[in-house]
Parts: sequence; structure tokens; C-alpha cells
Amino acid sequence: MKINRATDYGVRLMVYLATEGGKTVPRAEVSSAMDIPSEFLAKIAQHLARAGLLEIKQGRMGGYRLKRSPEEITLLEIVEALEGEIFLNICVGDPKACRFSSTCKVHLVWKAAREGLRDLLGSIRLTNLIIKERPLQNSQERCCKYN
Amino acid sequence: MKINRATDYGVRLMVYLATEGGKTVPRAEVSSAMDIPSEFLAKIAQHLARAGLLEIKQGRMGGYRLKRSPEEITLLEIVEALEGEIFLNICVGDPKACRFSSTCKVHLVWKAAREGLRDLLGSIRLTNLIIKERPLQNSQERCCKYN
DNA sequence: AAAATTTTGGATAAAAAAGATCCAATTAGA
DNA sequence: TCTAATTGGATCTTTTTTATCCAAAATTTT
Repeated sequence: MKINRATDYGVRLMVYLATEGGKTVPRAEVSSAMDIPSEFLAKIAQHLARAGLLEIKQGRMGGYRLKRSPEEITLLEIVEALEGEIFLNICVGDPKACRFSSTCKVHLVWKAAREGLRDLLGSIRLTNLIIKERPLQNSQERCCKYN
Repeated sequence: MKINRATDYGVRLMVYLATEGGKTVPRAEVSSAMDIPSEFLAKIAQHLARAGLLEIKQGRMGGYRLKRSPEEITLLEIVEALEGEIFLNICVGDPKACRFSSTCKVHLVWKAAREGLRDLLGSIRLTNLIIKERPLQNSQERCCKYN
């Protein structure tokens, strides 16, 4: 019961793009800044592009950028673009999968849990995920702009 | 982002045992009543037994029964006995897994989601999952005692 | 004590999913 | 045209999931 690595990477990518404003950011930059294997990142970006969350520009000076404003994009959209719709248990998505589901009370619990989770993720927008202030510090521990 | 088949089976097993009161129920009966592959069920029962949720009786007339009252057993216990502790994202369980986690806001969202989910599952008891009343019906659609 | 029934525990295996990588083709700026 | 960037499809490896097999052990009945 956990998200895929690809989803985690996808969220990182989207957060990074949000911090860069409307700029088109090359894959290599995102990859090294956010610790994401570059080729894997390419696949993830393609999924997010098909879901209408980011735009891919090919060729020289190409890269990725958000397709919509960070205020409009929810965490739920990002997660479901990469994981498919969240169901928690197969019986919630496909009642035929279990012959008990029409009367099963457990089914109802999974349904409620699903709704709670989706509501929470749907209430978080990309703007809520950006670290806006960079604390003053000289420390060498600062490994990237997200510190 | 969904539960394992084993967890689904485990919940079915526990619900079945709850409906049988304190009786010791042989594996074969649970298997056929609840559509669970018998050998797989054996492994699942062993996990639940180690977690202190059911008792296994070996030998002739052996089988499974609840170790505690269905009022005391939560769905969360059953799920975590079979899935391990729920975290949703690796960074919630192990902050070292991601070098951003100390300052990352996404991390906080996964943590909140985890807590919401665990609270919900923790509030559901086995007694809440039992179908107590069997509706009067002549219908041939009734395929088992859970209708 | 022997027979019958039922689970154990360890090994193994098959299938599915996850995580990544490779590269020829394509795109587009300089 | 040259260069730098992505695509899309194939491939591959690893891990996880979902089982299955069976000799040994346990326990009740005869």
C-alpha cells in the first residue's frame, strides 16, 4: 500500500517545474537537481504530458514546463496520471472482481478510505508544495536550492 | 497504491471467523466459503497468528479461530499484520531514503494522508464488518450466507 | 498404538509489476 | 547543415506478488 517510485519522481518533477516559473527546463537539469534517473524521467514526463499536466518541447533548447498554472494543478491529478485512478482495493473499482462485494461491508470501508484519500490529495495544489523562502545560511550542508 | 490480494484474503478470513463465534474452523471450509486458495490461506493465517490475531489448532479437528474478541480487533491491525506498517511513501517511514525529506512539503502531505488512512482503518472493528441480519428472501440469487 | 486428518515450514515456481536502460529516429534552434 | 534535445519502442533486470508442493509434525479418533 504505497505509491510507486515513478509517482514520487513525477511529483518532484512537477514541483521543480513550478519553482522555475514558465521556463522550459531540460531533462538533464531536472534529473540531476531532483535525483531522478534521466531515461526514466523521460517516460514519466511523457505520461504527465499526455495527462495535460506539462508541455514537452523537442529539439535543441527543448525540455519541460508546466502546461497550467501551479495554482490549478492538484497533487491528486499528478498521482493519478501516474498510478491510474486510486482504488485501494480492486472491488472498489470493479465490483465484479469479488462475488461478495454487493453486500460486503469491508467494501464500504475501502470506498470510504479511497474517498478520504482522494479528497486530501485533491485539496493540495502545486503552489502549496513550493518552498518559497530560502533560509539564510552559510552552511555547506546546503546541497540544493530546496534547502 | 492498493492493498495486496493477501490482505484482502486475510480480512475475509477474519470476518469469516468472527461470524463463526469461537468455533475452530478448518482451512478447507474458509477456503471454499471465502474463495481463497487453500495453500495461500495457510500462509496468510500464519502471519495473522504471529500477529496475535488468530489461533491455529493443528492436527485432526484443527483449524483457525479468533484469538481476541471481534470488538477488540481493528481493520488496521489486520491490514498492517499483512502489509507491514502503512507509509504510502518511503520517505515517511525512512527519512534517509530521500535527501529532500527534511524540508520537502510533499513529505508532509504523505504523512497527513497516512495518518488519515490509519485513523480510519483503526476506527473500524471486526464487529462492524459482520453482516448480522440475513434478509428474508427466496431468491435463487442468494449464493452464500453473506447475502 | 495405529490410523486418520489437519496444519507447518521450507523450497520452489510462475506471473505480474516496477524500475530502469538502450538507441535509432525525429525535432527544432543556431 | 550541425548540434542538442526529446521520442517511442524494445529490452532487460530486479523485486514483489501470488501462489503451489510436499515431507514432517501435531492431534483426535479408533
